[in-house]
Amino acid sequence: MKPIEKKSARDQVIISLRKAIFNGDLKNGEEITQEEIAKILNVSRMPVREAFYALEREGLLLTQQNRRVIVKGVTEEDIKDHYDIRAMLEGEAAAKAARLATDLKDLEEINKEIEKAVQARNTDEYIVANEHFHRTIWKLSNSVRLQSFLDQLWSGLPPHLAEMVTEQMGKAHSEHQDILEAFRNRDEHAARELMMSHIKRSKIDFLKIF
Amino acid sequence: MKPIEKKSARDQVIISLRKAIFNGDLKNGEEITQEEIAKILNVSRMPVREAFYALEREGLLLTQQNRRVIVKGVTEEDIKDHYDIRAMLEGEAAAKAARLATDLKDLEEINKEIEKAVQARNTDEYIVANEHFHRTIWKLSNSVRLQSFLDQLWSGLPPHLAEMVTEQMGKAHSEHQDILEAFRNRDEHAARELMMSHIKRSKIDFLKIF
DNA sequence: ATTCTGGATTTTGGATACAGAATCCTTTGT
DNA sequence: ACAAAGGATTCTGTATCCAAAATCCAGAAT
Repeated sequence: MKPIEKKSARDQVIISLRKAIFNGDLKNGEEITQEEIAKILNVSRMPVREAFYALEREGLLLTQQNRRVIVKGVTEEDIKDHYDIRAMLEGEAAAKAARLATDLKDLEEINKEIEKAVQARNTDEYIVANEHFHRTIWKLSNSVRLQSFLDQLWSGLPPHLAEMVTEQMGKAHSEHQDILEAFRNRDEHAARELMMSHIKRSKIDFLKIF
Repeated sequence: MKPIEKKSARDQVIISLRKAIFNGDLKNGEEITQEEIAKILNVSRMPVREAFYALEREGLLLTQQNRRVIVKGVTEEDIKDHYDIRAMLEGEAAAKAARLATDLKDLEEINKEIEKAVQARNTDEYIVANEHFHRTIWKLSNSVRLQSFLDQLWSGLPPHLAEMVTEQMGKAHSEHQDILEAFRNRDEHAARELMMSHIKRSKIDFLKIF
């Protein structure tokens, strides 16, 4: 049995704020205070305070020297930046994973789930399985830093819009197959290159929609 | 006049804990509690709590599923990991900076400071100026994410030991010159490559001492 | 009218308080 | 002797409280 994880108030605040920023409820440059948010979300200032701190690291908020906090909406430049860095880091993670991974059981398993989702044209399931696929590779890389950074990156961008996903599910899935094949061959170099181009391609597709 | 920045208790706790981990006062695997640290540093649990959260992202602490926090000392594998990632990120930062930077005044200035420190064999001054040099490049890259990640990386490793620095000051300085030259020519590609090999070389030197 | 000044107001950082979760430890039953 | 139960203890997460910092605003001085 896997332990049930209950979300802390802080994490819930983080999630709520991210959503609000992504869907435009909180606009770029807008100034927000701890108390204001605390009141809206019906928690005390303390979890909000910590959430602000976390979101600042993700680049979604900015504390000015006056201590006031302003919202940093997602710009096109941001998205390019996000994908450029992610391509490098996930490439590195894939290379490390290909070198270290002796046990690809989990990854093969997830791959099958993706397969199913693609065939069923089930976008929601696909999104979940896809994230799972990537996160598993990070984990296989066995680098805390890579995991931490990629986690921050992944959370810092709006979830892939459904329209984008349906369009590219097939493409992405076949790229995943190639990556998996590189893993089976323990081919570090190929794993890195394939992962990087996989993400660079996503970047282009994402930008088209944005 | 530049505004005076005063450190928050949280930041001081972060710094103290880092030091304690680096010099071995807190050993790998040791379990620490918020209250214990708060008592030692003579602050309340609140800043300690936030410091734990921050240090976890840097990879120096680990919160277990039980909520207990344990110390993750720096291993050789960690150092390799650190430098590998840093090489990529600083390479990217250098490339972006070379593309965007119109004004190299600050960087040239800092370069002269380094020059002075090298000639005077002044290790302390060198260390400060060197960090300044790198940070300035990150800033010129104009990417919040790169800055944030590199900041986390830079803080997560013990400061370069004095012995290491004296030995390699000259080498590093001449590498800096080459990087600066690439900037003057706005040569993205060269900037990235030179920065990457600069850091890969540091990695080797650091590992020799560790 | 514009700038300056000093107090009222807001907001933050940090301390303290309290309830619930996790762990420890003693007791009880077999 | 050993395992299970359950109460005491420890520790964390969140709420509340307080003092210091920042901002705002009205009136005085130029």
